[in-house]
Amino acid sequence: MVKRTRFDEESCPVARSVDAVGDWWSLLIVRDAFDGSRRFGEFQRSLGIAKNILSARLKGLVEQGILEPGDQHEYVLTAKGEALFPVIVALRQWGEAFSFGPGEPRSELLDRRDGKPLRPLEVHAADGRLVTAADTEVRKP
Amino acid sequence: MVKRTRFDEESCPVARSVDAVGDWWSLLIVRDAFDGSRRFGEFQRSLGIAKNILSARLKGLVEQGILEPGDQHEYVLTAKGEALFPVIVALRQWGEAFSFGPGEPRSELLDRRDGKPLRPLEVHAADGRLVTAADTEVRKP
DNA sequence: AGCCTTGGTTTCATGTTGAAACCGTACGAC
DNA sequence: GTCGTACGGTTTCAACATGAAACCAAGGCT
Repeated sequence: MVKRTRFDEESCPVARSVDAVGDWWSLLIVRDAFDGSRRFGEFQRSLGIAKNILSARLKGLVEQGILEPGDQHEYVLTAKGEALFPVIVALRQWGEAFSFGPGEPRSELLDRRDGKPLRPLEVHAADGRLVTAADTEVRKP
Repeated sequence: MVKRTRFDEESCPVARSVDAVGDWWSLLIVRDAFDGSRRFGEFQRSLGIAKNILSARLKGLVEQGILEPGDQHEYVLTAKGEALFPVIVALRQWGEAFSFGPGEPRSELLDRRDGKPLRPLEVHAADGRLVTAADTEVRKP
């Protein structure tokens, strides 16, 4: 019996996250949820996703505690889901930087207060120093 | 003719990023690359991925300019690939926070300088204010 | 030459995806 | 009440992707 490889027993947190939201649709559903979508039909129209797939993904996201059923047929982000905000922002900024031609129209994530784009994410050490990948190492358990 | 839905024409940068690295394996390959893997066999042993799938994924990542061929049969991160660091960190921190039981062994990403974990990512507005998802809005083109 | 390792490609059974059809419930109009 | 209709799904089925294993080619060693 061949199944999709699962990463939910891996000791690497990145792998577990990928296992949770690492398919084509889940992160886009979460993005839409951040953007205000709550109903089945809203997600479906916004994403152009097949209904059976959307149904399965929503079920999965609810099972994982990323979305929870709301008032009537609604899907609302939980705290765990809200905590994906930096992931979405990181993907968005990377996409902006590398996947658009100059002047190509794109959607933007803006600060409500001043209408400006957000500051690019920075990775800092515990002491506040700015670090790059080369300044870090992974220690396996 | 049914094909996998593509997002590479979408106006949302998140969608384009998902199109580029949003499958089960690509981000884990990039994670391994950050962790020092460069050879086919290294990725394969580290990930437990089938060789044909790894081959296809590496080819795709090279085509997208995330990896580039190195000296002999090596795959090295490009600047575009290195720029995925915040994405990996965001996924890692989310996984750490929500996908491990207390005391469950996990790999850690540490600052080389002081051996401590990194500071949790923060999303800031242009003026430096800390913002949450609720403080932002998406403007479509 | 022969043997091993590395880096793949091919083959094929099985899983997953996507499009469309179908079903059940709630609502308003008639 | 019952007809139509919108919504929120589930079922069906063909096409595509994945995974395991077999196979192939190039280089290094003895």
